[in-house]
Amino acid sequence: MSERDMRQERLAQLRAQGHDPYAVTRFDRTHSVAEVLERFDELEGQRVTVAGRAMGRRGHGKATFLDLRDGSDAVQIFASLDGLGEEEYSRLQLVDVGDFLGVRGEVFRTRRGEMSVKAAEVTILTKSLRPLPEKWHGLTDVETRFRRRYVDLIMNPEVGQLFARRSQMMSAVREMLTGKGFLEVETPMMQVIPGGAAAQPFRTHHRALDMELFLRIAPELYLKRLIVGGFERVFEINRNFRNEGMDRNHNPEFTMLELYQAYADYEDIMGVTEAIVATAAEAVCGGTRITYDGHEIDLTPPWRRLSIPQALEEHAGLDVMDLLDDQSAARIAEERGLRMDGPKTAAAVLKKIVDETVEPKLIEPTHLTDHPVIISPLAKRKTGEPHLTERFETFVCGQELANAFSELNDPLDQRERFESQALERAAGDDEAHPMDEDFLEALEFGMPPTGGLGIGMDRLLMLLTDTHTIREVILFPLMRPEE
RNA sequence: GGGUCGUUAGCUCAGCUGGUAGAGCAGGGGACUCUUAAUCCCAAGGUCACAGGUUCGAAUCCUGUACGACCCA
Repeated sequence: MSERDMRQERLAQLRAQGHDPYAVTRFDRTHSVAEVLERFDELEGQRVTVAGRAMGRRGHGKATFLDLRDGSDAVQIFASLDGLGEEEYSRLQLVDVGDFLGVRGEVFRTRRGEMSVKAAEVTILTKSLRPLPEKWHGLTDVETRFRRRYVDLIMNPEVGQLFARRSQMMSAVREMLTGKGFLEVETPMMQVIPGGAAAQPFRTHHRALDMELFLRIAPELYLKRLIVGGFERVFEINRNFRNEGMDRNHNPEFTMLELYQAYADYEDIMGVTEAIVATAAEAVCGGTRITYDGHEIDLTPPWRRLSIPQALEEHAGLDVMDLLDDQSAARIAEERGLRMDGPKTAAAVLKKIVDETVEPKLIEPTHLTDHPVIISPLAKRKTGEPHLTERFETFVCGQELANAFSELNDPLDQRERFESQALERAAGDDEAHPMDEDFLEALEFGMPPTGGLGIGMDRLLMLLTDTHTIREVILFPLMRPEE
């Protein structure tokens, strides 16, 4: 007979006695467990009513100790034949570890000094039919932890704390941004033309319209339409979906903050970025000094800046001008023996070289600025250097944290950029940005000078919690089905 | 996508060069009214991920598949 069968039998017995644990609809508590422990001196000798999950059980014949845990903390319950009476004490024998209990009783301290509740009444609020993992080692198997996150949360309190910190981070950032006059908005997750980033989309189909739709890879183009519409400061925190490989930095759905501020440029946005990250760090770590992967990092603004041309020269010994046309870039890729999956376009080679030679060096928080136009189809050109853009990406510990630019608002230039992206696509780059006539039309109505920003919130949380797998900071990361 | 490693009881893990499948915890029976990894006694628990192959004999060796982890691209 399996343990589940045993538990079901005890359930049947409870029901037969008129105590169906699944029939309980509500239970009034007088105190949380944490309150009982915190205010113990004051409550000692008084009656309290607490509720929670039985996490441990130590039977001693006519007395039984239980560990009762609620959302705040855990407290020991002392249940004895004397305290409960024969009928109720015998019913206590039908309690399994994992059951939810409501306990009324007197706050006291055991001989060993443990703060406890002496049960006068125990109500089984819910029966658990499945055994919990073992009490010493708990649940450690990574696969099971993600597949059954609820068990992970029961057995590993630090996991719950991590997600509580995630929530605090989100709230703090929202509060800070709304405090600065930003309006939180929601834009389409299902898009006809998936734009705003370089990534492959998920496809879906609308039946009534018999139309192909895409899950968004970014909200960017819709948020800019809102700037056209007259909102001056908007942001959105929501899911993006990218149909690409999964590894410790990539989950197919992830949470992105995007923000747009009219009449601001990328330098203003650097300040906003630093403020957001500092606010998040304050909320999660209580300060701006953090440790990640053994590195002591100071996130206190302002952060270092490094331009791409300068970085290429320092770290790769290359002149950015030699990486702007396809022929020259292909030659350099050849010389360096770069292994490229797709076509060796200038854009692809440039990204690859920056990715491999520059980014890993950026440990201290650094704004990498002035990206070439060929890899920045939505960013405004830099005054006096039209081959570069007013753009920055922020790196900490070699990880990209933010991507921002002065938004391109010239509808004619934007059209040309889309057209050259179409050439990239024709050359085999299926992540090149698609043409979006509707967006171009919006720009033709006039978008004021605007600075925009994207921050991957999962990655930010990873940085702030010294976590090295994105799956650890997403409650239900995508898993292949088991069978 | 490539490489390496893993998958044995509900959980955490042993299992040697191939010879009847092991422990702790959980669960079952018993003792026990202050324990907290409670303790003590007894009994039970398995499609060794899956499918093939080699062999007198496979958890163990080989091949494939599934899922996962790590490294690389």
